[in-house]
Amino acid sequence: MDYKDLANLIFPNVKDASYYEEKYPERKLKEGAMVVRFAPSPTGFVHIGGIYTSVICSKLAKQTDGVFILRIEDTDQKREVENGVVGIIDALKKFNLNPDEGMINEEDSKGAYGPYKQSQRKEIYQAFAKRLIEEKKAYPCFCTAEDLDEMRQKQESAKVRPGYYGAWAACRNLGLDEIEKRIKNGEEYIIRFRSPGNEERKIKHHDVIKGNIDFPENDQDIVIIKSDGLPTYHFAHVVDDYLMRTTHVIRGDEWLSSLPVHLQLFQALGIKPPKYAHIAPIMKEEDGAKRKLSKRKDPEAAVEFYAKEGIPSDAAKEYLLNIANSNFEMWRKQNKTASIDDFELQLNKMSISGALFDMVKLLDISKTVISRYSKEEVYDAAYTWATEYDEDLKKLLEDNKEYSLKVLGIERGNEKPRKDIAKWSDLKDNIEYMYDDRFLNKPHTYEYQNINDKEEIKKVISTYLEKYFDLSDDKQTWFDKIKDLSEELGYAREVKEYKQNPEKYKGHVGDVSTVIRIALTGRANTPDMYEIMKVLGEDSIKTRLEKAIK
RNA sequence: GGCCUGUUGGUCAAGCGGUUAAGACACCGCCCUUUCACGGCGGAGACAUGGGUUCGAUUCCCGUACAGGUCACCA
Repeated sequence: MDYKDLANLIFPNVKDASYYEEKYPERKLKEGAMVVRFAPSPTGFVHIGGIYTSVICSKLAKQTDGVFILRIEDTDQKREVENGVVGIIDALKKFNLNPDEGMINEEDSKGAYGPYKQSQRKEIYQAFAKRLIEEKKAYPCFCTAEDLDEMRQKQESAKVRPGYYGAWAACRNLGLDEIEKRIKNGEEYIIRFRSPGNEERKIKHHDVIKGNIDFPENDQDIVIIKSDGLPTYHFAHVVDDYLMRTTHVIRGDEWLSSLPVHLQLFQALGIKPPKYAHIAPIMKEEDGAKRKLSKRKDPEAAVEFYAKEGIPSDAAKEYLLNIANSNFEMWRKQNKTASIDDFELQLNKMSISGALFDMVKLLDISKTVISRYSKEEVYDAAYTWATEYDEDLKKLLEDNKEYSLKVLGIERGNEKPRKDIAKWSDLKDNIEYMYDDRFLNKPHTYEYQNINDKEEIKKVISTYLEKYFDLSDDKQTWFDKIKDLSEELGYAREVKEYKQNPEKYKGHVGDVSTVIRIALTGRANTPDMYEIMKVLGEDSIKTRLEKAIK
């Protein structure tokens, strides 16, 4: 029996690895094209970090005329969740991230380098494992969980580095005959890589983001094929990214320390490794300590959170891009209405350490993004959101479509559009008072401000209605009339004038218009009152004002 | 604990041997001839620390502290 026989004994029915190498030839892409992939596990929860990675991948592929692949890493069947793949696909879709290749539903995929789901690639991994066994670069290991536990304990008490390596690797030098006997005996085993590494030696590596890093060589005989026949992450990564002809592996930097393992695997298979870009995770601060955004503790870690809050996905994307390349902000300032597709993302400009998630900044970006929307876009987006999350708002928009468009058009579409909506869940509160059936049927306690006296308020409003209110006025005339009203009642026409001689007046035009504003809307802060009046219309204005002084 | 990485205002960050150490968010003040939002102007606020190297270090080297990551038949 030789190693070839052993390989055949272990994997009798798999094809030769060269079959797959031919089946998935090098891609014919133009110089500099990047082949990248997002490779999540379907654990039923899409993390914002995954969207972050995808945004980066998708942009780079687009920028270079490359390929963006969605690969599902489902080799851990214990953690798998029903419809996990669809959940991921839907999340990407929401962010308008469209992979060129990869899974398109739970079972099917598109692209010539598939399957794109690791559980469907079992024989492929085995073919490469077989090659390693033939070349004596991998071997079966019969150690049980108990054996390994025992080994770890011994190592711990002996104060040596834990792990399956060197002399501790019990199955590493088993004789072929013994191996054959134990396999034929039906003993359980897994396949381990025979590491040629030496802990004393250093390897040099250049990461596209992190720069030059030195590591000690890996000397652990890591598991490559588990007892269920599926590969571990390390092995799957190497085989898949080789066969899918990935040029750049973009992944979280928690993988950085296993890089020596991966590099060694590539070398053992005689393959040139791809370039690596390890991105820093998005962090969160709690009790003074920084940590990764956690799916258990932080609602904002879940993609669903943004959907529920009604933060537009393009806003979240801009925020993510802003974390990725801080010059995005500058670019956006100079290209206010450009599509983010026109921004050129640079991997080497990415931050080396993790940024704290900043909700305030996200909402600020979101406000700006929404301010660029047309009223129709606001209507559609808000309506779509409401359909899922706010029945009442949906009804409000639906029952009054034409009117709602007018409301949403207030101070929108001009040079300096309003920026007061950061998320769709804010919207209802912002516009509800504009609807008569809601406003008039709600009991109001008007909280007036500087002018508080009931009689005075009555006088302001009734005088306005009798002598000065005329909706057909243009804005200047309309406002001049409010000034006239102020003057007649003993208030300064100009705020400045009042400030210079406060003793001469009861107040100023601002106080007077505030009274009208509050009577009209029930609130002290609103968009431009002239525009509001235009939208409300004469009848509504009169009803509202009269109601206020009743 | 070993290994790897990082540390510029409250946050995100430019900078890469000589700079008054950019900019954005947040904060404060003023202005924008009615509020708010927007916009404009201004303000406060930073190179973790100790040693080197150098004419000169935020920038380079070493140590310390602190932080993060990683040490599975999980990814």
